[in-house]
Amino acid sequence: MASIKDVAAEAGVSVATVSRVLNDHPSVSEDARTRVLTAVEALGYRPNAVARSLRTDQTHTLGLVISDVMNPYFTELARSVEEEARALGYSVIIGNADERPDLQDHHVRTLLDRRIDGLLVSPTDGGSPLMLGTARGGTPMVFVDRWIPGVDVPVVRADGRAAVRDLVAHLHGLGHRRLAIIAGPAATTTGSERIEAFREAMAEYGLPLPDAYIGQGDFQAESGRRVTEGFLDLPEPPEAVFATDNLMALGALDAIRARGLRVPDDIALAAFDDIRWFVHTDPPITAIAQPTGELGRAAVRALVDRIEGRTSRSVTLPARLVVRRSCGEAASSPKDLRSTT
Amino acid sequence: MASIKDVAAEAGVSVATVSRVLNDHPSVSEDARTRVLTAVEALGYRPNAVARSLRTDQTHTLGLVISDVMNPYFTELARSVEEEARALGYSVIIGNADERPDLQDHHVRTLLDRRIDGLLVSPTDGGSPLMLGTARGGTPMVFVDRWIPGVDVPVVRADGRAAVRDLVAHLHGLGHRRLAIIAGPAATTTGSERIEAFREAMAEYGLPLPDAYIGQGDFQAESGRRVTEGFLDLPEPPEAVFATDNLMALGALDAIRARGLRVPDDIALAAFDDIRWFVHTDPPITAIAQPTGELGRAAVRALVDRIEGRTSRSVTLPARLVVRRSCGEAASSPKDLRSTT
DNA sequence: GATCGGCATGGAATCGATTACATCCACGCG
DNA sequence: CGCGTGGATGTAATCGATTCCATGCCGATC
Repeated sequence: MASIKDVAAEAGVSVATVSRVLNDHPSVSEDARTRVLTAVEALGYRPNAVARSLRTDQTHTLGLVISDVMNPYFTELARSVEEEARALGYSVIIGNADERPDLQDHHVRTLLDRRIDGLLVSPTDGGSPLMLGTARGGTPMVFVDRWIPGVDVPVVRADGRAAVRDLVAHLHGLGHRRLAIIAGPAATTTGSERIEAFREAMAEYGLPLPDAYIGQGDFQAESGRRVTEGFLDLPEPPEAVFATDNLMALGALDAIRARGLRVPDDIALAAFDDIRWFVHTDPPITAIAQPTGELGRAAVRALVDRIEGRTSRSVTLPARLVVRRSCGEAASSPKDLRSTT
Repeated sequence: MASIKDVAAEAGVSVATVSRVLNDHPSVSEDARTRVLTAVEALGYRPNAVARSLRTDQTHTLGLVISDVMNPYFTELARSVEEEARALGYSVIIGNADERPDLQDHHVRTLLDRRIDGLLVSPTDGGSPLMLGTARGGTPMVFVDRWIPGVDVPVVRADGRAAVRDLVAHLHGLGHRRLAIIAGPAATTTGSERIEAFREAMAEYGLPLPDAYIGQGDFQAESGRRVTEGFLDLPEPPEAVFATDNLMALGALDAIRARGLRVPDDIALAAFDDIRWFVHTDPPITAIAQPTGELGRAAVRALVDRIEGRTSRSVTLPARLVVRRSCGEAASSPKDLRSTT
C-alpha cells in the first residue's frame, strides 16, 4: 500500500507538502497541488487512518455500546446513530452487551483502547467501576435510552410517563381492572422508571397493584414467557399484562399461546417499544412508541458537540401510546393497520 | 492517558523492557516483570491500540459490510459474526449498506482506510470497481450470504435450492397452482438464485410461471407491498405468493391486509428467511430457514484462517422449509408454534 | 585465567502521518 | 539598493508502540 512518502517521491515534493495538499492547507502553490493530486491518483493512495490518528489523537470514531442488538428497538437506534454520525464525518463501532455487564465492560475497554473520540452508552446495569471511571475520566460520553444516575453525563431519552398513564387509562376504559406488569431489571433506569410510572398511574385510577402482579424480567423474551406463565398460574390471573419491552411482550405472547388462550379475549397485552412487527402479530399489539430515530440522532449530535468542544445538554423526547387490538375493542379507525416506521 | 514511557519511568526500566513484559517475551527477569506490572497497575496503563497497529500493521479488527441491518436476518448474522470474532480475539466494525451500492463503497473505503485485517461482505450489487479491486488487491476477504461471481474469494452461504423445491411441493400439495414470486435484485446472487430455483421447481411440477407472476423487488418491505398490489390487480391473481426475503413478505402482508383479504384463505404467502416474528404473525408464516448463526461463525473462521495465513475454503450449508399456516391447511403437529431461534 | 554462550537490558530505528520551525525567494517600499 | 514581509517549501520532531542490534554480565568450559 502506497504511503505518503511514495506520493512525495512520485510528485517530486516533500511529505510535508503532500500532507498540506491533503489537508488543504492554504499555502501550497497551484503547481505543487496538481502534481501531488496527480501522484495520489496514479498510486491510488489513501491516507492511513491509523497513522493519522496516532499523530492527531483523533480517530473520528464513536463507540456505541448497546444493551442488545437483537432487540429491534436497539437495532433501529444503532442505525440512526450510524446515519447521523456518518453525516457528521464520524464512523461508529457498535458493541453488543447482550444485557451482560461483563460484556459491556469488555466493549468499553476495547473501545477505549482504540481511542474512540466519544462513547454512546445504553447501560445494562448501574455502572461498573470501569464505566464510572470512564465517565469521570474525561472521555466524551452520552447516555442514550438508559442512564446511570449520579453521573455527570448528558442523557438522551424518551419519557414514557405520560404514555404509560395513557395506557392505563386505555385499559381501564376497556374495563380491565386487574393489570399486571412485566418489569425490566431494577438496575436499569428504563426498568425502574416504567414500573414507577405504571404504579403511579394505577394509583391514580384507584387500581390495586399486588406484588403477585409484578413480574421481574430482564428485557429478554424468555423472561417474558416465564413471568407470564407465573401470572397465568395465579388463582386469579390478571386481565391485562403490560410488558415493559418488546421482547418480553413476545415471550408473553408465546406463553399465552402455549396455554391455548387468546389475546385479547382471554387476556389483554400491551408493550413498551413499538416495532413494525407489532402491526402484523395476531392480534396487532398496542404499544408505547418512542421516537427512536430522533433519539439516535440527538444523541450523536450531543456527543459530537461535546467532542468538538461545544457544550451539550440532555434531551428528553415524549413517547406516545399507539392503540391496536391486543387490549380488546378495536380502535374505531383502521389507521393502526399501517406500519409505523 | 499514561503511555508506555510513563510506565517505564515508574518501573525504572526502558520502554523496551515494558513492551517485552506486555507481549510476554521470554527473556525478562522476574524482578523486572513484577516492577513493570506494578507500574502498569498503579498508572492504570492500557496500551494504545492505534500505536500498536501502526507498528505491527495489524488492527485485530474485521470489517463487516452488510446489506441492511434492519433486516432481522442480517442482524442475527452480524451478531453471530461479532461473537465468533470476539472469541478469536478480533473486533468487528459493521457497515450498513442499506442495499445502496454507493453506501457500500463508502464503508469499504473507510474500513480499508482503517486498515482492518479482513473484510466480510454481503454484496448489494454485482461489484463496484472498488470492491473488485479490493478482492484482487490482497485484502483478506470472504463473502457471506451473497457473493460476486468470478471473483476468487471464499463464499459462506446457505443453499436454498432444495428448500425452495420443498416449498413448491408443499404449495402444490395444498392444491395451489398459480404461484407467484417476489424476486430480489438480479444483481445479487441470492436474488437470482432464488428465482432460478423457483423456476426449476415449478417446471418440475409442470406449473407455468407467466411473467406477470414474477415481480421485481429490492429486498425491502415497500417493494413487497408494491409488487403484491400488482399481483392482486391482475385479472387472475395468483393463489400463492413467495417472497424471497422476510421484509418483502412483510410488505406483501401489508398489501394483502390493505385489500381486506385474508391469509391463507384468500391467498397463500411464504417467505425466504425465517425470523422469530413469523411465529407470531397472523397467521404464522411458512418460511425457508437458514442456519444464520452457523453461517456467521463459519464466515469468521474462514476469514481469520485467511488472515492468519492458513487456507480457507467456501462453505455451503443447507436451508430448510419450516411449514406454518400461511399457505393453508395447518401442519398436523403444533410444533411450529415454538420460536425458531 | 581467557574465551564463549546466553540471558537481561537499553538505545535507537521504525511504522505513516502532522506540524513547528527554518529557509529561501520574490516583491514592495523607503 | 537594502531590508522587511510573506508565501512556498523542506527538515525534523513527534505521536506510542515494537523490535533489531549492541552491550554488559554471569557462569561454564578448556
